[in-house]
Amino acid sequence: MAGRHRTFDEDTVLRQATEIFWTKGYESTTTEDLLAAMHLNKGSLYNAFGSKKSLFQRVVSHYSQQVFSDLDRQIEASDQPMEVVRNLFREVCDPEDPAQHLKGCFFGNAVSELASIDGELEKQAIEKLKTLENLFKKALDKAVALKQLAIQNTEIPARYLVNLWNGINVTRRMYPHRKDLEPILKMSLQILS
Amino acid sequence: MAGRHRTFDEDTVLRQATEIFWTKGYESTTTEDLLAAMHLNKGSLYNAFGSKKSLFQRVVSHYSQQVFSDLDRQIEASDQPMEVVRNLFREVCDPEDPAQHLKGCFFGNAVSELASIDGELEKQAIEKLKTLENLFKKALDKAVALKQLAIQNTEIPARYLVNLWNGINVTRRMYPHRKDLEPILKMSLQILS
DNA sequence: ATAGTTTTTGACCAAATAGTATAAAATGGC
DNA sequence: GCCATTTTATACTATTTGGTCAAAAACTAT
Repeated sequence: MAGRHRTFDEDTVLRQATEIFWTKGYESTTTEDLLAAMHLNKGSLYNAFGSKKSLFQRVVSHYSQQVFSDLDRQIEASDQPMEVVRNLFREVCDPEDPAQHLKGCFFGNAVSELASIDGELEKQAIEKLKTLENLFKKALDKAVALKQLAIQNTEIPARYLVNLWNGINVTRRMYPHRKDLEPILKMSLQILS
Repeated sequence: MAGRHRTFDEDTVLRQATEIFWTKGYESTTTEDLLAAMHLNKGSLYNAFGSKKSLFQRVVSHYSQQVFSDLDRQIEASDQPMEVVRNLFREVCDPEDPAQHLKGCFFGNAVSELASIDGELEKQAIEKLKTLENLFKKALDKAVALKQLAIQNTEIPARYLVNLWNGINVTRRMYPHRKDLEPILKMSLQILS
């Protein structure tokens, strides 16, 4: 293909866009915010991504791919799959960067914000939470197969875990400290041990 | 006091404002939305409530007073206080108006949306979720006193219940059907029976 | 009655919004 | 070197935003 090449790295600018959509939400993020975070000019942004909405869709898709394929790999690699799940929740309760508490879950935020604003975007966020649920189910199934867990049905427990995920990502804003979150988590995971 | 009287009922217009702030969120609700919902002119709105932000604060305060004083009364009146709590959650899973599923929890929504937008409003919403937690604790304490529940500590279980509340109010947007939500709820409340 | 006070009405305003347009410079395949 | 494309930078646009204001209307106290 002829013509000048892109000078920015798509992966990088998408991560930068993710960061600001995540912290400020969809509607409250302005194009100026995005331009500043991504170090692009308006022309480049609109040429490359079309609109704020389609950029957001790219961001959702890009971020989910990152985070879920990693989690999937971890579950497949581990011989203690539920430990992977527990570690995920532990990271939520005690993140490396405490500012994460204010951000909550990107998908959960999107679902809450967009429900009555943009049904299409909401649907896509819901889909991602269901992907997470499926990964929980995968871990549960593997634990059952390995006889590390004695439950008959894994569908409800998987939903129980997404629900826990949804909850803790709101509750962490009420109580952004490990000492407050861990007892809740411990009590919640007890039922699966 | 001299001067023209208000022609609108404050309670009524606050309820109307609640409805639209709840469904659309704080930022996405425009003054025009509010004027239409409250059947007021701009001047009246700003004369009576000062600003969009202070109206929102009034709405938060007004709605919380309504809903929490009612719940408090129920807990005090009941000789099976945990049944009051369970009914609250049952209503969430199977509301009279199914459109409620899309709305989630007013305070939880506010916390999620406003965390990085307006710290003051976020704090007020967090405070209300903590009020709910205190009511859960009150019910738990009463159940313990009545020997209907055999637990030592009620603080963690109360937080477990707010966390369940926060979770189910997001999860209900993923699964806006009783048959999906009830098994999650049953599994979650099992630990307290 | 009338003076004083408050509410209502609807026009008005400045700032911000997402997105477009333009034109020149940069870059690369052919 | 020609052509296609992206980048940069700036200007522009149409709409929407939260909020103000002046004047009319409604009411109370004296």
